[in-house]
Amino acid sequence: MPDWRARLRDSGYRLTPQRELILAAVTELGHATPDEVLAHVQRTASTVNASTVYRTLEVLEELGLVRHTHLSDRAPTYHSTAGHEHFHLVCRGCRTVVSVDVEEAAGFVESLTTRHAFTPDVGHLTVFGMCQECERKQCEEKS
Amino acid sequence: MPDWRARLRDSGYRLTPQRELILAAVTELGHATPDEVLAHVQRTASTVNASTVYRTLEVLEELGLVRHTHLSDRAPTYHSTAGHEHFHLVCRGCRTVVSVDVEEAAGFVESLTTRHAFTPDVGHLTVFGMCQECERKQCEEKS
DNA sequence: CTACGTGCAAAAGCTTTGCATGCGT
DNA sequence: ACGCATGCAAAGCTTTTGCACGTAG
Repeated sequence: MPDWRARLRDSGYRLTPQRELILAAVTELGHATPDEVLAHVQRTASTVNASTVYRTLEVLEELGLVRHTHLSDRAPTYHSTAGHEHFHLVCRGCRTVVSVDVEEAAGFVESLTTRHAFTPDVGHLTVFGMCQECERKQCEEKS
Repeated sequence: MPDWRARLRDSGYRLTPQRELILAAVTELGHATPDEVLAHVQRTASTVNASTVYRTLEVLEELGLVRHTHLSDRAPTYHSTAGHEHFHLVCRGCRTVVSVDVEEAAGFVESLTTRHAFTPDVGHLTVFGMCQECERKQCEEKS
């Protein structure tokens, strides 16, 4: 994380306490909705406003400091880009989220690139499905 | 579509004009948001209500007659399951949507199955990225 | 000092829900 | 005739926007 504060300012943005708090919250929470980020930030700065969270997440994403994906049909979740780039598996049974290194999708990416002249953004990808255990449980229910 | 009307009733649902119109609209429109489905249905049945569209899409999806995916960060889009099962590529530049046969993801699916004990629902998948042309345009802008 | 960022409140977009009426079976 | 499905209206949840004030640079 080669000082993101400098990056912020070099891009013409100001460094505010809110922006620091919100980035810290996203990093700490792992995968969090704007609402969850707000709640976390408000634990130490109760007057921070929801609209600031939305506006700030937008800025941080533009700078590439955070990314969002859709882990449910509801609100999006944000995560820090500090770790390895990854995509997500979400089990429809137990809602468990697994992070997978983008490298595992290399073949898929190449196929889309060569066959459809399309460069996928794997870091934004979320794959819904069923984990083995939930699949087993589901079968049992049918009997 | 080996009479879906029978399937509907066998599942304990009633066959109503609204349900027929809504399924027809989804089929005809290709990929449509609930709002677009409503507008289309209202062209011939102006009193049909938005809540009926939502409730009906839910029923039709439960029966496997339609599916939804998220082609934008906004409203979901529904499509008929009559054609081949497919997933989607969405270009962030021109918003073009390309449908790809699930077969093309076979290797990816197998990898997730064997390495993560996870059965992906490829039919729900949407891959965001950039088509070749938009990528080129983007490069030009930087100069 | 300048103008960007914030808090607040209101609005907007999408979806859900409660209820009385209507209609498929 | 029974009870599910619908229309309507209101509420709910998430996100966006306009505006005046505060504050980083």
